[in-house]
Amino acid sequence: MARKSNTPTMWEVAERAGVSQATVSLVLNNVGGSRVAEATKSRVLDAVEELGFRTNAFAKSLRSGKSGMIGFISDEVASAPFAGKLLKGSQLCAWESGNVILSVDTFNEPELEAAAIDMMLSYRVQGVVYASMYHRVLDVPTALAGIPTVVVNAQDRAGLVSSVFPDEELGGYTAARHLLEAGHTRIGMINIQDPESDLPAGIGRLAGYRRALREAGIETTPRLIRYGSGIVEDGFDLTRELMNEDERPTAIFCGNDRTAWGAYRALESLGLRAPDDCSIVGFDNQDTLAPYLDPGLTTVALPYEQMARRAVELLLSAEKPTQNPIECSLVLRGSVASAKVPA
Amino acid sequence: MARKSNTPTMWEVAERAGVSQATVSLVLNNVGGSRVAEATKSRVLDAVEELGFRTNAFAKSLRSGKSGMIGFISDEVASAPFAGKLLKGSQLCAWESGNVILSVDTFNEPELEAAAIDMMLSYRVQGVVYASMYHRVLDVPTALAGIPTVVVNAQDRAGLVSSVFPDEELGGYTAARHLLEAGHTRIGMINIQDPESDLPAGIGRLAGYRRALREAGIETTPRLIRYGSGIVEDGFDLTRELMNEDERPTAIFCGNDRTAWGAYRALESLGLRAPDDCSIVGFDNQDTLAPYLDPGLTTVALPYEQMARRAVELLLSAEKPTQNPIECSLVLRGSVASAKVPA
DNA sequence: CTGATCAAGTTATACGAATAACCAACTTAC
DNA sequence: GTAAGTTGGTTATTCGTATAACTTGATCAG
Repeated sequence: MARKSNTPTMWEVAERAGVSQATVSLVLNNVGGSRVAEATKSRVLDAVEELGFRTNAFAKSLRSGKSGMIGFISDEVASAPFAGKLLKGSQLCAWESGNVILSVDTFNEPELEAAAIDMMLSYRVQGVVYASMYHRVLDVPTALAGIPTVVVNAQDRAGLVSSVFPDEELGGYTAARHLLEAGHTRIGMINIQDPESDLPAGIGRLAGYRRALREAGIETTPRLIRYGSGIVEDGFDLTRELMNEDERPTAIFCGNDRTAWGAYRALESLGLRAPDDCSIVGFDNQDTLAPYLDPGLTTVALPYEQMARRAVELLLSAEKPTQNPIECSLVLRGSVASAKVPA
Repeated sequence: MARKSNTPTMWEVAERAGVSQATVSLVLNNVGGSRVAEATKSRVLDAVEELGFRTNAFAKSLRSGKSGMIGFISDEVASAPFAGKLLKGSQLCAWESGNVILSVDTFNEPELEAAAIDMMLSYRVQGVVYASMYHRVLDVPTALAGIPTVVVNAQDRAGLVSSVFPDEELGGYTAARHLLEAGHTRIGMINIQDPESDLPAGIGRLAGYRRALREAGIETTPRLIRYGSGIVEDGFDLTRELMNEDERPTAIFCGNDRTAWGAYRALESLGLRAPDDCSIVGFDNQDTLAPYLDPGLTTVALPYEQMARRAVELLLSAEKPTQNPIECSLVLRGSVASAKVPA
């Protein structure tokens, strides 16, 4: 009945312990408390130990109908700068609930995505975390219709599934508040996209900036708001523009860290320096950049890990679709100083 | 015999097509060519389509003994700066051979690692890619003994399993050659670790630099070789030191990109600029940094993706353990200029 | 006309674990 | 003394697929 193999089965364990396969299963899954005598129990456990038995997840899943796997589909996330943070959060949360992550990066190729979904359906994943590389509004592939799905770092256009994404507006508000609290009143902003663009990041961050100023009783001057595209060069050019205005801002809120890097360079090129001549706040907390700028960049962190954890939680809780903006927190470094009190 | 469920089985497909379950299996796996009549075949395929049948990977794996999964264990790789590049390469290569990646990041926690290995053994992975965050010599966990393993971005101390890692020496050689070919003869190097440190990266890069100079008939002056720890500040300080020597180098090979960034800043602080006053070559091709420096940094790229592909290939080919240094290629940007011919 | 070959399937079983249902031997209660 | 319970297990079956072994009716060579 039992046979020798490189990976022993419960039958082999049972044979060695002198019990039935069912008993081995009962012991290993600790079913019904003391249905098995202590002596037998330890004989079984000894046999398990000696043979190096390891349960076969496939047989277990087949029988139980639970795969214990969660799918993670991303478009290029795995190779994006902030990279595995989403994956990391998902994995940790999945792990805590005894699940395992089956991840596929689709590199934005539709065929790869289709194949990935196919594969995940075959593996009967409990649910799928659908992660986007950047915050956007997207359509969940129809192939995922039959299976619990949560969108992370993006929003589902149709609202059929839950979405978890950064609260950009609050992040922008937080950044601006920080500058206001330092006493600044002439606060510029360099946004990361055209006013016509519909990406949530730029729209939200700008809106938050506006609300903070409005609440502080400061009117937002169009002259102090510039539009770049989130790259270093634009940060450089637009900061120089701002600093050449009649009334220079004493602080600039940059829509992302790369723009802020450009701002640092622009200040330098003008013989100025953050934070003494102009305070700077960034956005993204890019960990290969923000800490290494001189001075370190005060910026707003995107909550990748929390978003991912939340996504997995939502997946496992199987609740109704909800929208979940996640708070972005401020990371203090050295690029903000108190405004000089005008003499 | 067949019953309705959300995920139909082969029995249900068989019932609908009016054939036996075995026939469905034969059709779907295309066994033995024309064992099944075309008409029957298409009836089956129609039924598959109509019911939305998807094979159960668990049953399949249980029956066949092949899991179709490859384990990917990493220590913090998923959240490292170069991030998912290793994962990406592994995934692509695994995918091509019909396999799927089961990845776990252990965050350097031994218990997590043990649990991860346990899980992978349960899922009967075909093999494990054991990835390191940085190039080092490591010991493969003994728990992996029974299962094909390949170490990537590191070297197995015992040499019991294959290792795939960057050819640091050749990379250093390539960097130095590039400067030599531009006519430089006074070439400084800022290494990224102490002379006593035994990390392969610093040792190899320095050795390559030395070989290139030796081959060019230039003696390496200790004065031109400095030792930092791979951080921006050290790049800054040591570059200033080098540039304050009696005979300044006309080019500096920095052991990594962050050091090179520091070098840029140092030059700037001295009123100098790359590449006119001093050429710079980095190492790592850090994609959030090298392209954005001004001028863009000429550097040596670490072949993450190729290493990962190679690792998976080795895993699947089940060959004897081998050591596999992978070539690091030069990425040209704007930080190297021809040496000025002395008047 | 008959035995052999072949096309096109079907039947039965195994993979490894979980679990419902059953059972034997002892206690215990009255 | 016997019905009822308890203890400590066992047996049989199931999950969904792959495949070896068998069947059946037709075709064909000699």
